[in-house]
Amino acid sequence: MRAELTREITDIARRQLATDGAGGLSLRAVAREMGMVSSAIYRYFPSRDDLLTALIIDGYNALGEAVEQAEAACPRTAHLDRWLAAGHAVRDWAVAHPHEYALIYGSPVPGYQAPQDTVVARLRDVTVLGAIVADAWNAGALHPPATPEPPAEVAADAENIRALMSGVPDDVVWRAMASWATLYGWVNFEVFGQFNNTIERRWAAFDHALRLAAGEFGLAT
Amino acid sequence: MRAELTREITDIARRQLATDGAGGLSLRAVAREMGMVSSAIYRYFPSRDDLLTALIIDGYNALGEAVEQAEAACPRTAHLDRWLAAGHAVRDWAVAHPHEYALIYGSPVPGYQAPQDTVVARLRDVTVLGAIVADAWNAGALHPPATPEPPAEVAADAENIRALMSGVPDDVVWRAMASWATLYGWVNFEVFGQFNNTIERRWAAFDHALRLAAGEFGLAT
DNA sequence: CAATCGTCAAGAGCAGTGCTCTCGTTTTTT
DNA sequence: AAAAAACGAGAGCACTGCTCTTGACGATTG
Repeated sequence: MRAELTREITDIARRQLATDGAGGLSLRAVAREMGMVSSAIYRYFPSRDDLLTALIIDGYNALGEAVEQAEAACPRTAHLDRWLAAGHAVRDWAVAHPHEYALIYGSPVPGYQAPQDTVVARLRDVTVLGAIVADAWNAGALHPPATPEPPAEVAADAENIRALMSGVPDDVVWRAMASWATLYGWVNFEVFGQFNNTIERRWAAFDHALRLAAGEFGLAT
Repeated sequence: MRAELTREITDIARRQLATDGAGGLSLRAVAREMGMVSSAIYRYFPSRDDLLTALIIDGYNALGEAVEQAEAACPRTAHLDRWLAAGHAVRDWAVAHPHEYALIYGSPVPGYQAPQDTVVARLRDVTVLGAIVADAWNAGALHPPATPEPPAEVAADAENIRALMSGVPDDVVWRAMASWATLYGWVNFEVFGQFNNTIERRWAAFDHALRLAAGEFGLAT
């Protein structure tokens, strides 16, 4: 009964998020729509930020699941297809849920601190991307340029990232990071309106950018 | 006298922006700090959104000016140096003014529509980047890979972008766009907290990513 | 069976917000 | 000098997140 109500609250909140954005999320409006009084919401979510946290975690999981499913539909050895499928899944989800995407990959909500619970859900999408890079590397399918070499001082940081793509050498790790930035940078541009009046064939342009990004970490197109 | 007061309002607002973020921008708080009554602010800015617009335009100009100055200090033929200087200028400014950066390159403020006045200021930074690519290409300094070729249907969009880098062929235009996405995607990750507990040597990692991005559009490192 | 305890919704209330309107005063323009 | 425009102050409206108290219901325990 309680679980049912909390789910209903998040559903309504998500709908408000889609129409009014993160700033327009109002506990009183949610309560109004549920026929409850505003203070009753606080029985389920101690504060507005806690409701936001729930929405953010849901967002991470929804995006991660979309990416996982799209990538899982590809043959394991078709590395480029897997990369394209995962990338397009990110973009498709972001375009379909721009406000939720803004919540998790846009500017941080002021005064809001993400609790530790979010950390596992947050990595689902990038875990998929890392696995593709690792599989491709271990299959001998990556042939990145040899230069430039990463500077020595970032070796420790590469070690952290390698958790997502075991067995991949440092230079490829950094190239994969750059491709990751290309992917999400492009999606940010599109979702946040930077392409308005400039790029109209959004899908084709993104697809080409994805292929360029694949080539950047050595995945032949 | 009027210009003086409007400048004071934007200054105080910018300071509040730096501490509380865009959502915490309060007209009443600005008025309080100026010793005025809240309604008096409306003599200078008809609404909160108009104040936001002024801050956004200021942000575009501040970022654009920082990039222009950093790039102008490099010899015209040192294309890689110009690229690195401009890229680091973007990152330095973004790290120094995270909330202002979020205002112009982060999630759009809900319900806020950027008026046409912003369009010239908005392009100052990317104009610099485009000029570097164009200069390098016209000097014969770019040697990008031939594949993959951009699909035919995005040719019209490339035409729009070529306004920023005249004389550059389509495939290089799209490679420059991808590098642009890499640059700003990386800065977004860093400023918006995606690198927390992962990448600590921020400057060195970004510098390497910048060099990878330069190589992506054919600028040898 | 009855008393108690914990959970819940309701309502009032506080401090804050953006914004509007009116009312005198001041400054500028005609 | 007279008319007009600009200005600051104040009150007020509808809204927000959040807290506190009150009363009702239902399950658990004596």
